[in-house]
Amino acid sequence: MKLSKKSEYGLRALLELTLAYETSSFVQRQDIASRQNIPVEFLEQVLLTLKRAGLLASRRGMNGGYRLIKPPSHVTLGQVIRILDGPLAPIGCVSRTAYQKCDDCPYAGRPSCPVQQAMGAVRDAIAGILDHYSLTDFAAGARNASS
Amino acid sequence: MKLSKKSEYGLRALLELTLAYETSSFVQRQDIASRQNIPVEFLEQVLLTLKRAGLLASRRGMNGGYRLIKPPSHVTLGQVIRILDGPLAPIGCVSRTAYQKCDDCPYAGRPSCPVQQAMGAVRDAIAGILDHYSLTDFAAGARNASS
DNA sequence: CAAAAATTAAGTTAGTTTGTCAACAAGCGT
DNA sequence: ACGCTTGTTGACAAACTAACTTAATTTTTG
Repeated sequence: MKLSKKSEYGLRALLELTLAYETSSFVQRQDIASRQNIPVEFLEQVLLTLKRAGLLASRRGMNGGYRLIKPPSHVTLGQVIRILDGPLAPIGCVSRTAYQKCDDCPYAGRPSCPVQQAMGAVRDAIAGILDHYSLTDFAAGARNASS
Repeated sequence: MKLSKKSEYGLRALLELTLAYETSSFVQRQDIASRQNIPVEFLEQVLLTLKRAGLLASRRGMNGGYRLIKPPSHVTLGQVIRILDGPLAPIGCVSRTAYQKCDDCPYAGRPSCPVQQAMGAVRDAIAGILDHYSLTDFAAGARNASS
């Protein structure tokens, strides 16, 4: 039930990129890294996967960097975490985005599986929050903080 | 955001022990293991930690085994998972049972930290479900299934 | 061209998960 | 008392994952 550093860094990086979204300018890795206290090289991998997933654009050369290319109100924390950490569900057999049959459970597949019932509720709760939590909402707290 | 095998096996084992609770008889490791399809030696470790945590009693020798010593309605899935997997919170800085200050986050400690706000909501949702989900509730599904 | 910056691939380190093994301790039936 | 059954302990190990590092490459721009 833990969020990886990858996801945490990803969210914190997207925070910076969300704040810079209106200016539609590019932010460089080391700027994000130093502002958010993240190892640059590791951050790079994170930004790259977010780019491949279609959330970011990048430009090389001087004045290059990364930029958010989707409106922050349309990107949810759920999407981001799924990209970086995989499914939100605590167990494969209750995942909606990456369902996988349990191999060893004696109740496998049956709708009355106790594990599925309990963990299904947890999955729905987690997804219910994170899939309705946009980057705009996420950045809202940060703006207040700096004022 | 994943449940470990340890916790999954633990819950499935407790399912068996809950079903046997009224008879107040001891159930042996290999019975639990074969019924639930769990490697015996690994299950042992799980049962042992649950015993040390005060949920189970054991008896050696013939007709020995493990037995649940708390009423199933008083044991929650949240307790069990915390014993086997640690805190439910996705990140240390929002845990109630094992709080830990973030070391690198620029908003560390401030109540307006965006990560804390989002993950705090997730933690509350998870704990809200699992801390009110008793072994009795858990076993309810299994009983219907066999009928 | 030369400097700046992203891109890619690969490797490293450390820790966790999942599982195995062997030796030992305690209880039970005869 | 003896032997069988069962729990107890601790060490170990393979496989995997997380978190980072290094270094070489490619692209863009001034």
